Amino acid sequence: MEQADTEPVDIDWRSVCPISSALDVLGDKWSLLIIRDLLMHGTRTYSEFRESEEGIATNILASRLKLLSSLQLIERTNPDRPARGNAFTLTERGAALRPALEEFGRWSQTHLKDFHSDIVEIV
Amino acid sequence: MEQADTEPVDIDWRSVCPISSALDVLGDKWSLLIIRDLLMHGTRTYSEFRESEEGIATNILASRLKLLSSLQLIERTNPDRPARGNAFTLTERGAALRPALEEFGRWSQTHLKDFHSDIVEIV
DNA sequence: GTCTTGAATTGCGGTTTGCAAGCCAAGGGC
DNA sequence: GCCCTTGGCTTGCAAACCGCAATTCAAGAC
Repeated sequence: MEQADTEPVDIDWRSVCPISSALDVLGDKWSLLIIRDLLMHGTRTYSEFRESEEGIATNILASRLKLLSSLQLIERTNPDRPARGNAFTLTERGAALRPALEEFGRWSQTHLKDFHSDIVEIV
Repeated sequence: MEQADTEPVDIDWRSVCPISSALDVLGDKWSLLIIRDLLMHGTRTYSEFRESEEGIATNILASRLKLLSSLQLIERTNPDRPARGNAFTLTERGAALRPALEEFGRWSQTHLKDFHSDIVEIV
């Protein structure tokens, strides 16, 4: 019997600080965008992620989906069925990132306009 | 006459989304730790950053300080004096990241304990 | 069985990171 | 003045990671 994607997780925590630990896990250019897509759209399949505006490469997408699954931030809607057509959902743990992402978005809108005038209003 | 550190900034914005734009700029493992150190300690010199718990490499530290300066999130306390002994401070723009970092920290404390039990209470 | 199509994996060049070493300039002691 | 220290940075190089294109894999549809 197979444990469906959720292998142990092995991360080198740089320190005991919560902010540093969050960055150990989500400190890259793509992970939080996957979370964003799920927060906005509810569920998304592999190809929907692939098609989203920023253009993530498929190898990175696959590896991030694996990481986020192993951290239990996302999960497959239908864990014991084939991958094809099987979407991902946020877990409660993943959904709990909403306030942090919203703060980021707010900050961006008010403080990044000077450098990137096209920046848009809502998420 | 020299413009003191603040060169134009040239970033490839992946999209018009504020969250994606925030990550274009701060989406790595180190930038936000520099902001964290400044939020906690007020001002910090190059060597104080270098000595902080996570152990940032000096080349990365220098390049991040340059980036954050050019984005006007940080600045030298004494812009037209030599670098030696010259600390950095958060600008208003940089300090505005506080709520986002706090949300991150909160999330980490409640949701990363399972994977990293040593994680600490406050920042 | 063959075709199609969504979900990956592989290969490879280019960029970024991590680490150690070294360089440079401003004071301080003499 | 001159040397020595010390904080701030640059350089070089190996390893890891990213971006892109091509390929494989497997599950339905037919």
